[in-house]
Amino acid sequence: MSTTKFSRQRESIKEYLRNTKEHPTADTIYMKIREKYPNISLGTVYRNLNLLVEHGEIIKLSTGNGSDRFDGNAAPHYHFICTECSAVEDLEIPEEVFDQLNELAGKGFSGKIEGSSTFFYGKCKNCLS
Amino acid sequence: MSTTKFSRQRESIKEYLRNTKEHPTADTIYMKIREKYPNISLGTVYRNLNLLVEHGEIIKLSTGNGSDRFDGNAAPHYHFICTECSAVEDLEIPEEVFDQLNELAGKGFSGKIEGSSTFFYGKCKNCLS
DNA sequence: TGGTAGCTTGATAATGGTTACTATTATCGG
DNA sequence: CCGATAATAGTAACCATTATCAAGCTACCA
Repeated sequence: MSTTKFSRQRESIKEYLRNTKEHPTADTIYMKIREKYPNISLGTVYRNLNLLVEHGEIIKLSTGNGSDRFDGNAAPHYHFICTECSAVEDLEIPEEVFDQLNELAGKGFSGKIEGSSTFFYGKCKNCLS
Repeated sequence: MSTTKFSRQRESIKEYLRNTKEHPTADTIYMKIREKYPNISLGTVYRNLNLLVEHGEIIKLSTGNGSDRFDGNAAPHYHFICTECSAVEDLEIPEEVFDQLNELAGKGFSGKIEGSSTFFYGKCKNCLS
């Protein structure tokens, strides 16, 4: 089996994601990390993002429109996507709401529901004006 | 402005989607329609699927894993995705749950929430055994 | 009917996001 | 410091989807 070795590139990606409220795409992350490591490769960014997702250190958001986005906050929480500017924001919703939802969904269903993923859509504060 | 003209290819796609409980990908639809129209082009399938989505006659499901899927049932309802075999199934959840969820999400949020999209994950009946 | 404006098609090229490949470089336990 | 092997940069390949365009259909009206 394979162990995971340290890499400064991966550390840099983790640090950037931990310190931003935005939900950047792989390409945005690539641009950012290049400021510090000018020859980092886009493939390296993707490889490390997937590694971090597998390790449960970050979350991948597949919004369906365009590129995936990444969230350095791995704790379960919910997201809003602006239909006008595509910005992604965190939402404050009590966690038990989703347990209830999952339970509700399981009624009359013959398989086993283990989780769910929700995106909320609308207009963000900026785009409302 | 542009009017929409009849096309037998589009009718065939609509008919197929109306009569299946599966949630096929564009490619699966392409394969199916080819049985009747052997020289239909994949581009034609995509173009018509997008048209039908715009007209609100079908629904596009961007699951995040692989290709988008399409649903001939345009009425709002929820979906379950098997994490093992990727099958997509319909779920029976009362519609007002949507509204409650969206309202809940809007509390303490400075933008305007207009809708949401949820996917439930787990193991389907077949994959449980 | 026949003509015609312009929507639709099939074929294929192009695009965009992501992953795979490979020679070289970095990490780390001994 | 060595050696094994994971990680990297650079680049090609991949896949789903969209764009392009000449030729074919549809709808509508004379």
